[in-house]
Amino acid sequence: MLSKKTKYGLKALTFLANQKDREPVQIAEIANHENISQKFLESILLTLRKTGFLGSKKGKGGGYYLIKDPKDIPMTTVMRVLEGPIALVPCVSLNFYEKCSDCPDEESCSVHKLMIQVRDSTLEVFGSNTLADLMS
Amino acid sequence: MLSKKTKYGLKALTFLANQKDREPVQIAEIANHENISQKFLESILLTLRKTGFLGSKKGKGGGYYLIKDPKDIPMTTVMRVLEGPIALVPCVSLNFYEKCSDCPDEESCSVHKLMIQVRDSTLEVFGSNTLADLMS
DNA sequence: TGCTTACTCTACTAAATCTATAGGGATTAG
DNA sequence: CTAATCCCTATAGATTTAGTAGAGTAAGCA
Repeated sequence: MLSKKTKYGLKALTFLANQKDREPVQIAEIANHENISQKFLESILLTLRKTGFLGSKKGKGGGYYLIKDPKDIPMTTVMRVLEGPIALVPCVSLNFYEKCSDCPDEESCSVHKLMIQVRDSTLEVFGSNTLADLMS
Repeated sequence: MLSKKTKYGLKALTFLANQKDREPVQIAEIANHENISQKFLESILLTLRKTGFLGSKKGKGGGYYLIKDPKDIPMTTVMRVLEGPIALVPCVSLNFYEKCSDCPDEESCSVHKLMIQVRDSTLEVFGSNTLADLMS
């Protein structure tokens, strides 16, 4: 299940990408428009800024704005930042690999085999979409 | 992230499918072989029996056994029983549809569009795999 | 300078979910 | 009758998620 954090993050990114100019948009405006708790969105935007997707401006007339071209923001990166691993189990994760505590042998694990397929197909979807593809 | 419940359930199903005959196998044996808490596994096997994948025999010499041919057990069904919806958001779920509380219009929702793609690709993987494909 | 606006950051809390554990009941083989 | 084994319900601990609170910092403007 997709977390609210990810869902809200995606909506906020799309909203910012849909702005005509790259002028700062206030948190409150995004929160209002997308029906998101302002304080919650605040923390999400903060991580998106720290990751390098967004820039921010403080004080009057401040807000958040997109730094990059939407075409240069792949969904794989966004999802990993917001949601974490794309794989459903750590033992098939490319970026967050971890050995299973149960499971003596990965190669012979039935779950492993299946989850690799799921990972690859999901990766293909996220790999072929950028923020630009989510815009209206 | 895949829940332990699903992971254990898949392992147990595979283990039972790999048995030469269809004689009952005790919970303890499965739990031992797959490094699963016995009591936890018990509740998982119970739901798998209630769903119609497994049969059980009580008393001495009892246990669980596979009812159907592994080829006739599609992963879509197993996953829905163990893990729940395959879709990442309820608003794109085929079997567990629910409208988002935020989000006035699904058609124009950026997350919606992306999640439909993920759902379809995942569905294709689960749809093309049966329990037989997980066997050793 | 002083005031207002708006982002920054840390800490905390409430609720939900997941992962088990406990323990008695029911059934079957021998 | 007895031991083995599944059946079922309740509950508890740990973790994660979603949201809240509030003080701090920086920027614009008169």
